[in-house]
Amino acid sequence: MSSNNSRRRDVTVADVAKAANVSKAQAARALGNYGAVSDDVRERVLAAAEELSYRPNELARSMNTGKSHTIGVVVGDIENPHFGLATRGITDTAKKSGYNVILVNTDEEQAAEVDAVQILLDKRVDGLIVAPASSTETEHLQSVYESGRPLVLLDRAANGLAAETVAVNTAGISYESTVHLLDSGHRRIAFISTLKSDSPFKAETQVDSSQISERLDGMFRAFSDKGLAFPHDLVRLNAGDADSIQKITRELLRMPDPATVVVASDGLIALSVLGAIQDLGLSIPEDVSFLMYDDFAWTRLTTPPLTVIAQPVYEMGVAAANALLRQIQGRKASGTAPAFEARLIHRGSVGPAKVLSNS
Amino acid sequence: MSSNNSRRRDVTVADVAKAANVSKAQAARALGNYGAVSDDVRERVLAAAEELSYRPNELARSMNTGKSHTIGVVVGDIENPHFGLATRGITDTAKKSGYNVILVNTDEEQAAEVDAVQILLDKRVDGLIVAPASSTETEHLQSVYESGRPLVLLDRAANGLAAETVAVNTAGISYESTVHLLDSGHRRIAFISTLKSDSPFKAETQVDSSQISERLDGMFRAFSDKGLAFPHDLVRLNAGDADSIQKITRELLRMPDPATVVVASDGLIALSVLGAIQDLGLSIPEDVSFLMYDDFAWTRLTTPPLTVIAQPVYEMGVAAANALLRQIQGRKASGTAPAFEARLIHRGSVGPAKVLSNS
DNA sequence: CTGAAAGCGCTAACAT
DNA sequence: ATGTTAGCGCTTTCAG
Repeated sequence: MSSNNSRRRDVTVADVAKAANVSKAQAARALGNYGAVSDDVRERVLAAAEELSYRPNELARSMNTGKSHTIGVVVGDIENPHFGLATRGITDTAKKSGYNVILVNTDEEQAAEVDAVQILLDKRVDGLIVAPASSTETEHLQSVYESGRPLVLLDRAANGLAAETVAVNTAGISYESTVHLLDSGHRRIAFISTLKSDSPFKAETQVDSSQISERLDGMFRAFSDKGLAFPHDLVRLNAGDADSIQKITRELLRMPDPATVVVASDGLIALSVLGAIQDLGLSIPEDVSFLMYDDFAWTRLTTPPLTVIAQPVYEMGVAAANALLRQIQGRKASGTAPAFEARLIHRGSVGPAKVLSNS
Repeated sequence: MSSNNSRRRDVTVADVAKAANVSKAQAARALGNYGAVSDDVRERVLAAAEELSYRPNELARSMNTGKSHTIGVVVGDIENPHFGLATRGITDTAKKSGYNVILVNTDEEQAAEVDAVQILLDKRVDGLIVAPASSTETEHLQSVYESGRPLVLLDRAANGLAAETVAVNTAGISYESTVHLLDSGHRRIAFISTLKSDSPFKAETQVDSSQISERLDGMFRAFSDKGLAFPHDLVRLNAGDADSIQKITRELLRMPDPATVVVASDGLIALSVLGAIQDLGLSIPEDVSFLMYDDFAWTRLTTPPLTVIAQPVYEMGVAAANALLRQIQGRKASGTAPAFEARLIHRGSVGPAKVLSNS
């Protein structure tokens, strides 16, 4: 039906201007909706544009204005429902203000993140939302921040970086939930995280993620408040793919003095841990208790339903996007961002410890 | 530490050229890695670029080359793990070839989709992957296709659109699984889908989604092959949010001649249906059987584990991206795309029908 | 191999 | 209100 199926050059403002018998500048003003244009001219231009099915070249537009109306989002893994939800919050919010989102996955690789940030900057995104893979190697973020380009950190903070950060008060909820586990008689509390680390976790290990280190701090504090020793041997990092998680879980549950409860750092890990527990023929919470970060619909469908630490993930995505948009639009930060609170939701997966350990 | 923390203009090829004492053209060639450049010049330019920490402006580059190295992906809902996984397949594949992805959510709204496509085109993406909300209202896609811009359809076909389509052979698996249900004695088979529709489903209803209509066709065929009448009253569309799905589920299970099995169209719906069944105090498969499309890790953790129709979602994302990249690079389609096959995985959620209906 | 100059499609002064 | 003239930062002729 359309008249121009041949591979012709795109129609430009110049074409429209000619068709409408006005100068290029006037056509551009009418089309771009800026400057002063008489009704007469506007009508003719718009009609001509319609007729020629003119479409603006946003790239050209961006080059002049310096605004791309695009934001970059860099996360570890979109497949992880945690990020899926957060991303939804971001895109929903961005769209409302007319912004698009370029999404980049890093697989939690530091190098990939550095690359991603660079590329997005080269593409002249108006701002960046990053869930940093590392809280220590942050020069790339530091330089973004210093360059003045809008930047919001999601989920985890970066050491010494003053960039606006949207995250939950992790240390608090971690403390609270650990106390709950201790009160239930658990002493052998295992914690499994995807966080990459060169060596096995030890007492002195400095963890390279604000999120994880806060969680561990919360646990330390809970133990020490009760005068108990923290079981460093039960903290397991590098829980990458499903296989490694299952292997870790088996180790934890079969060691001489096994874990009586395992805490999964996110939904993806939880799934593998639960699979492993199932394969081992153990039942929850009789044989082993279970606690996980994030609350997804499926956690209510298992038998028993799972006790979880719910985080306002979608809302955090929304907040991150709003913060970024605010920065982009040059409005100042509204004081300190309200910290988001996580909630411990008691369902059935945490029971009394099977055998009470010492003290 | 960095020397230029003041908000200065970006450094351009011109700056680098000056610093390296060569023409702008030569600097550009060295930087852009094209044309002929002597080793000497290249070195000087690269050194100068490094020194000034020059970064190319990809927008400017795109304007000249007509290539943005960005593809647009338009889906109904990223939060839906089905699309989350597919998106992962797409981004992984795109990244390998140096392409970025702009992701747009449509909430399955036709209008939002039309908009999204337009905007992505305006941003001069090199190609588009779309999971069309409707298989009938497809002018916007038709015109993309006719304009010659690379386009790949994901998951669902669009009527009369010759664009390359990556989808599973749905009619086949639907037939197969319906036969299985019928063989288990079920006659009252309910099917719940998010698909938007103006009126309740009836025998004559023309469904506006290739994916869903194929599923229904498969079911029709299975029933008619056995000489049985298809229960049109058990097909429920417009299953939007969790609440409406739960309401629908309750209706289906409490009607005079209730459904003995419910088939959920995707993982998000499944979650709500299962929640409703749980709330009703019914057990699977004794009181009601259950079958769902897509296989996620959590489907193995329920009691009983769920019988599912597994689809190679990630692989389809990969295939869609590859097909698009091929088109972008001007290579011809490699004949007809191999149809992806779904598999019925028997686990515990489909049992014999509680009460055998007529015939 | 190198450089000067002409665009890409648009917006932004600057006149009128 | 309208038109003219410059650019934005890069690639691409086209001559040397």
